Order: sequence, then structure tokens, then C-alpha cells
Amino acid sequence: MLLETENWFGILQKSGCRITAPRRAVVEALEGNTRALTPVEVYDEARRQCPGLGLVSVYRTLEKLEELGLVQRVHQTRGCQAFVRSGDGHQHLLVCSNCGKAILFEGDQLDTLFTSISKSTGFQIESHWLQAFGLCKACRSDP
Amino acid sequence: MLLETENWFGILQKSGCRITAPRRAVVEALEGNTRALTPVEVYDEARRQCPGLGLVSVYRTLEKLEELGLVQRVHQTRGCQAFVRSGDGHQHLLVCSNCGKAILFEGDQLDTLFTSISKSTGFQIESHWLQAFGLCKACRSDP
DNA sequence: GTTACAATTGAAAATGATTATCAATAAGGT
DNA sequence: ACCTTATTGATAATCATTTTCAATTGTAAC
Repeated sequence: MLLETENWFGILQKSGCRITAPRRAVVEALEGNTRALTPVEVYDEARRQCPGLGLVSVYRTLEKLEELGLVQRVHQTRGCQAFVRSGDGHQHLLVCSNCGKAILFEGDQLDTLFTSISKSTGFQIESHWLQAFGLCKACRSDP
Repeated sequence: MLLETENWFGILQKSGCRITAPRRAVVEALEGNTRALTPVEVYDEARRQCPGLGLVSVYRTLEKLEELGLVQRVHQTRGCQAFVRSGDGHQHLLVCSNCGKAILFEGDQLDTLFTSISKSTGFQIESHWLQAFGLCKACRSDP
């Protein structure tokens, strides 16, 4: 389940942020998209709603949203500067390598894997990261 | 099991590359290290052996080694430009968040996970990557 | 060994993405 | 309405990476 956008403003406000037109535009650009967007793509999209918007404000807002866990970074072969909205709790990304559509999935089975790896390596595993790439249903049928 | 460095030169040569002093230095810098190294770190290390080495050649060699699967990229919160030598076959990384030491592990259990996710999402999953972070044994005991 | 050719080199310049600076603006509690 | 302070956009600065190019150097053929 995705968080409601209405909440984002509440969360931002609670964390001491002011709700401004530039922020509103950036938040709504990310909300209306299941694709992973680069900062420039967010910029282009958000400027349709807030024409005076500066790219710098996009970076600043993305930083804050990531900090609050509302968006997450998508790592791809070529760079890791793209963002999608997060889900609740710890989830993993499945990204379409054609259209960029991103969906989230749970990975419960992983805990047992990491427990056994912890034992065999002596590492105290603190966090992990899993992403999968492939073609989504739409891109498979319509090439 | 890690590949022998001696092989790397053979593999490079087979792929049509010439073995030059700069390449030799870069390859050996990566070979002698279990840590994930940034291009600049590789540069600094390799220049001890080949003082005239240019940073550009490091980038070029890294690109080739990655292409051949001899090194792989390490993705971290802050950027994804660090490299370690790969193992045989498809393996996953476990990186020490303190000293940067990287070890590889198998993730056989993942195949069943991805099969079920493929079914439920309609995605045709082509690749994935998994990385874990934590403290290695040495860094846990010696803080 | 010598030669010839193409791959490779390093320096410098160009590009691209991100960050820092700063005076002007505007949100939101009072 | 006012006042404090976060936030803004423009500009400049920084940092990593890529491109360009003439000079160099492996290596295969002789």
C-alpha cells in the first residue's frame, strides 16, 4: 500500500518544513508517477505546475523526502540518481528496464538468508538492498 | 573462489586488448585489495607502480574490466562508483560499512523468490542485484 | 630484429551533475 | 498585520566523468 500524498505534506510539516509552492510541485510530480525519475525529470514535470521552480530546489526537496523515507533511490547500471515513491515498511524494487515503471515487493524470505550468512561470515548485517530488473507485462506484449 | 590474476591478462588479451604498463598497474591494484576502491583510489594505488599513469586510463581500464565481468560495481548510499574484483558465477556482495572490506556470497534461495514474484507481477525478471552492509568480524571486535 | 599498423596513452578541454553561497522572498506562529 | 526564520532561485564553485587528439607503444607479420 502506498502512502497517501495528502500525508506527505503532513509529514513534511511535522518535521519542521514549510509547505511552499515549489515543494508542492515536486511532491506532486513524484506522486503522479510510478516511473523512477531523475532530478531533471522531476524538474521538468514540476515546472509545468510551478514555472519559476529552480533545479536546486528539486535537489533540496528530494534530499528531504529521501531522508523522511517518502521516496527512495533507484540504482541502475548507469548511475543511481533516480527516485520513486516508497511503500510502507521495508520493500524492494522491481524496475522495468524498458519503460522504467517501478513496483515494490516484499522479501520475507531474505531474513533467513541473512541470518545464515551472518553466521558463516562473522559479519553483523545491518542493512541490505535488493533490486530486480526486467520487462513489465505491458512492455512484454507491446515491444 | 576468486579468479587468478594471471588469468586476467589472458582474458584481456583474448578480448583483443594489449597488455600495457598502465593496464598492468590498474589490474594489480584491484587484485591486491578486498576493499571496494573508487577510481581515484585505484589511481593512487596504481601510480605507485606506474607513476606516469593518467586517471583517464583508470576509467578506461575499469570500464573494460567491468565489461569482462572481472570487477563489479559496489552500490552505496552515496554514489555507486566503487569497484571490487568479482568471483566466479553470480554472486552477491557483503560490504563492511566501517573498513570497506567486501566479500561475496551465493544467493541460491533467491531463484524461488524471483519465480514467485514473476508470476504475481507479470514481470519477466532478467537480472537482479543484492548487496548487504554491516560490520565485519574485525571491525566488530576492534572499534 | 625490423617494420607497420592499430590500439593505447596522458594532457587538456569539455561536459554533466551536484553543492555552496547569498541576498531576496514568503510561510506560519503570534 | 507582523516578525522571525526557513526557503527560494540565480550564480558560481566543485567534483566526477567523458571527449578529443597528437604522440607513443604493443604486437603480429615479415
